[in-house]
Amino acid sequence: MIKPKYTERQIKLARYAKALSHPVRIQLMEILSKQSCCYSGDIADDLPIARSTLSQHLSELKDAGLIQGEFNPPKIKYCIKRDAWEEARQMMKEFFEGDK
Amino acid sequence: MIKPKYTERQIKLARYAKALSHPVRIQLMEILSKQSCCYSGDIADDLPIARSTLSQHLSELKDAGLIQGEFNPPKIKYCIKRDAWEEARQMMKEFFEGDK
DNA sequence: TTTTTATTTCGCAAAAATACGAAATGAATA
DNA sequence: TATTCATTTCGTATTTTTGCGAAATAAAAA
Repeated sequence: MIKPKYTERQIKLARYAKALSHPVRIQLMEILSKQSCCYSGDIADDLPIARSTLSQHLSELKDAGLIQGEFNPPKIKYCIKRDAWEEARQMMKEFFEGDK
Repeated sequence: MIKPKYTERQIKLARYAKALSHPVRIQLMEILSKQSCCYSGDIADDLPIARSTLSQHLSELKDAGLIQGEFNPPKIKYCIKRDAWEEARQMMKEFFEGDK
């Protein structure tokens, strides 16, 4: 029984998928991909979760590399990271199309 | 503070993403999308996990609607569900391209 | 300097995910 | 009928995720 580990690509793709595996994070990325940047507080008003919970979801997306926060006192402006977003899109596309 | 729930689309997309949020499930879908069907045991030999764990991951994909199992005694043949796979592809594409 | 504002971190709890080996299942074969 | 084979389910343990409110932080405004 051979036990190879996963490829870097598989791990990376699973990582991106995990970042998108919660409805609120889908919604966050939809908001950000439309308008590029957003203030955390403005988003919070439209979401059915506590602000501290929102903060955690934003961290999740940040850890996955999909967004970045820019401190713009007293607010924090969150922006999509276009390079990672494009990479995720491309990897997902190839994954679904099977053209490796 | 308005608290709307998520759209059906957001929930569905997150559900598909969750199904793909583990490297072994990425690998499983890659195998299945290439050859359409596969016997569970054949897959197990190439994976770094116990057979019972593989079974759980297959269930996860089945629950998400991405695959189905066909009992072909004494083996079980797993096949990709092309309609759901296509739906996931399309939803993911629209999500990344922002064209709603 | 105190207060206000925006956000995160902390502390906690509940639920879900991941993993394994042992036992159960269900059908074919000896 | 007993055995074998492929796979799942069970029981269990560990880790991760999700969520909240309270407290901490950090900078601007009063």
